[in-house]
Amino acid sequence: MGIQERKQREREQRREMIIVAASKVFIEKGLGGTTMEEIASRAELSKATLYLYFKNKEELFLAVMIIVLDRFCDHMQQEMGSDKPVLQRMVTMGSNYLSFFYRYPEYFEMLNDMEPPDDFNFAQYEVSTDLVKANARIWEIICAPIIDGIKEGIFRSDTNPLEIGMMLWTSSTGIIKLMEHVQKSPHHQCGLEGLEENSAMRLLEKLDFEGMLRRMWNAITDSITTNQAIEVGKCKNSLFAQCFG
Amino acid sequence: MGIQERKQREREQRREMIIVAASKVFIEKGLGGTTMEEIASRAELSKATLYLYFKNKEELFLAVMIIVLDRFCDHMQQEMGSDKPVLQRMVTMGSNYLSFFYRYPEYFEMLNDMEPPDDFNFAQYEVSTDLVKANARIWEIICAPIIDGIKEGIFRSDTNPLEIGMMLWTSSTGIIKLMEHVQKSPHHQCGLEGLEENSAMRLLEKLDFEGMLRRMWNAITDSITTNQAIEVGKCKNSLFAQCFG
Amino acid sequence: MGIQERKQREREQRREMIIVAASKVFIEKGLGGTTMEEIASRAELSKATLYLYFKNKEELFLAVMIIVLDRFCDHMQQEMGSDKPVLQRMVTMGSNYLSFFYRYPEYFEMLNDMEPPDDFNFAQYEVSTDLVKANARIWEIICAPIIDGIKEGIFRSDTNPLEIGMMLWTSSTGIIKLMEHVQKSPHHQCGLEGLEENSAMRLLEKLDFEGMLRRMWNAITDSITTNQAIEVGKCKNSLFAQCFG
Amino acid sequence: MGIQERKQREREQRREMIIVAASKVFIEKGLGGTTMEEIASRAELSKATLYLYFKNKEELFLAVMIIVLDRFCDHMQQEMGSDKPVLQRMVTMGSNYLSFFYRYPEYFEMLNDMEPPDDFNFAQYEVSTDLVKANARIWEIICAPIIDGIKEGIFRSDTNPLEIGMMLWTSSTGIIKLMEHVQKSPHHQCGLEGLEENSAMRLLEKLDFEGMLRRMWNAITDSITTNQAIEVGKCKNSLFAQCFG
DNA sequence: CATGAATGAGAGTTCATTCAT
DNA sequence: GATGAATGAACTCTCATTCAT
Repeated sequence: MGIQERKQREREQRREMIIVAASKVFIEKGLGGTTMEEIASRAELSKATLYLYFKNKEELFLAVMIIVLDRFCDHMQQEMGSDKPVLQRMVTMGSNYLSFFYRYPEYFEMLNDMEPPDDFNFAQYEVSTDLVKANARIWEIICAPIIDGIKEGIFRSDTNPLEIGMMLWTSSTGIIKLMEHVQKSPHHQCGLEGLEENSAMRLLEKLDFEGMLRRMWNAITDSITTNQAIEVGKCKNSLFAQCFG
Repeated sequence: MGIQERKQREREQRREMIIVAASKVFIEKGLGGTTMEEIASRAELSKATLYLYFKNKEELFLAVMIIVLDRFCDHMQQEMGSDKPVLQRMVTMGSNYLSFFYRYPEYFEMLNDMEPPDDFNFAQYEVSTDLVKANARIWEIICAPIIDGIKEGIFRSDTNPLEIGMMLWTSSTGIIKLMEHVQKSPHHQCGLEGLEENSAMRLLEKLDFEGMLRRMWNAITDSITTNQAIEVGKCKNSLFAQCFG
Repeated sequence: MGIQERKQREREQRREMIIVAASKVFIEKGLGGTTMEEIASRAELSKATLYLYFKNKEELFLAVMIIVLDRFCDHMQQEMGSDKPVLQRMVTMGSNYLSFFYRYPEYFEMLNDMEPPDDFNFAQYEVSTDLVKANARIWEIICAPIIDGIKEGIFRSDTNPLEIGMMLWTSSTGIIKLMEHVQKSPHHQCGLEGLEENSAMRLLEKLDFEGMLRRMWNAITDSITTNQAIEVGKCKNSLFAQCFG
Repeated sequence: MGIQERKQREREQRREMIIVAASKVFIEKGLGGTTMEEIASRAELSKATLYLYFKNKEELFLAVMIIVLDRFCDHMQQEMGSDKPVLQRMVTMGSNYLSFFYRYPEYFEMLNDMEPPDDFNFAQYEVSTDLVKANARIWEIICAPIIDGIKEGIFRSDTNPLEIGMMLWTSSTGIIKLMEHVQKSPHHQCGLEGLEENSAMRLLEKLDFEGMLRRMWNAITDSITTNQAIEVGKCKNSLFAQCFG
């Protein structure tokens, strides 16, 4: 311990500060639209300083991706110990997903929207391996309770856990994104009053997104729940009813 | 008829050619990462020519968005006449969605990924109204068969058609996108052999995405189908079984 | 007579129309700031048409200069016949100068402000000779009455007519330009109310520019009038008193 | 004192260097014809560097205007203390004007020729207020000795000092500009030998411009000198006789 | 360690000019 | 003769990156 360690710690803190600042800008402007200048000013540092921590813009971008994935995994693992009942873990997972969105909206968007351009050359960055690992970790976390559910006979034995995991993930993401999309849709900016009161766009704004999420998870979970589990009252349309939020 | 008309037609064709070229680049690189130079070269025109058809890059971007939305709507309306049975229309809709992806992959990606940056100023472009209209049209198309299904007693009367429409849309989109994502995931580029054979990432690649789509639509449709409709054999897990593709 | 002639005449008319349009733009924007596009639109023609009448922008610029000079000379020669008394011709000359400004303000500005850039290559344009000739003609017109005045003993024999001509010209021009300058001075645009009521800028606006012109010409003419001419009442501070305008 | 101050000073020096380089190009090519590239190369800097000091081309243009006006005023105030006799100050003023031209020919031209295009939007630049102030200062300097002369009874009490100031200014400027104009007149470039030996253009080149200036100032000053002042030998045609240069 | 200053490379955009119709 | 369309070249301005301090 001592000076060395403190310095190291400070260095890492500053690194993270930069990442936080960068993630905001990347989300707002996209990778191509983001300037180092803006990241620097958001981090209250000089542009040159960024280069002391990251070799270039792309590496900074990767670092952001990695930290976002790690944060996400950490968050998703809360209260997900395998000692808890499977169905409760399913509910917790849904709840964690939603709370991650509310707590780290930038990271959430980053996670789902921010794909590097097709010609992004991952190979040249060492940190790419971290990225791959973090990516893999997501699926392990999501699939765990489903796999356990199958073992316990709660979910049908022909269930592909990854498929269900993906369904949960993609549909949840889709709904949350659409919710955001509606909020910043162009018709808010165009001052168009031409839309009829009952047009789809108007109705969209009134949807109960959290309710949708619950019903979605219900529908998916139901579709793999064994009859036996239903009989013993473990599931069927009631599972997620009042759980999230 | 004559010269005037031909010229006008040619002009519109050229305009569309530019839009097609632009859409590809926008997808690959994002709005910020796309250069007029690249669009021009892809369209086999000079950069200056682009400006004869579009005031600037943003307006071109908007034009692409609009045409994508229109194409999508046109495609989705195929075989969707209200004279057809509701459940068949549901299947057709799912099938149309998938075939749109296969036929216009760039447009598909555009449709789902391409959001302008938060500070994009729609208000200054006249065409923004077209954009809003095209956006609204999507939802009308998607909701139509659901609304009819409710009227006919096939779907529960407490169903919110828009909500179901969104569920179908978002989950389908999510699955297709994930499918693509897996294909261009960094671990393909990094030459990382560190991943175990049974890791989630590896398994992901083996998923039957089209099957997932069907099951997803099934799950959602089931969740709103009335018991009565089930009894008369109209639905329940068999609807989408062999339909898509 | 005949088609040939009519066509020729029409061609020349169109040429002049272009020149008129061009002169306005050149004055407003300067040579460098003027675009062929703007000239074309002001002349209600297509850009390409301009090139049917002028080889390029520079040649059009020269053509404008030449026509301006010719117009100016024609205007200055009105009522300047050598049969009229010398002093009356002096007065007429001043009057003509002022009326030229009022009648053709664009040409006036062109005449005095519009110098081509230092690297303008006159040599390559045939019409340059016309320009030189028109330039020379100006001085002949201006000097004529002064020379006659010397011959008649009204002006001192040691007078350099060209020098006096230049004095008249430059001082007149200077005053008129300053008058214009005051009218479009930046303080009109800045909305600065910080200027005191009696500041020079404010007072400038109240000057009697035409009176100044008369007094200026008086001062110059007086300075070369012979005592003899004064005695016989031909001049001295009264000459231009009520003449211009 | 120390690093901070030195840096600040260096920064200002560099700023002025740019302004000097810019003024030369602006004069040669006009605002529209000037490119940032050329200014940069003249200042031996990169284009991008210019933008570290000036927001854009227009702001640089304004900065040049302001510094030119300031330099001019400073130069004109030399030896112009109100403790000196009025007539001597008049002579000094003429002399200062001429020496300013000889010493800063670019600035001189800038001062008299360089008007921004009619649509130049001053209002959007903060520095515009400096411009207006510098403009006003000119007139105060020029009018001061005339006003004092009136008070002292040397100049007629009905004299408008601003009018006389303007006459002096515009006529001087006009003569100097014409002198320059003659030097770069097109006939020098065209290799035209068609001009007769005694043509006005040829004679123009032989004029004694400094003598003209003196005689001009004499004429103007005489026209406002009181008889009383003449009697006591204070003026009349001798004032500027051997003074300038 | 941090940064102000500098810049090459390149972005979006404009424009004088040409050419097929 | 007139023009719409096209474009190479050039312009203004930006940005990722470097380097001396």
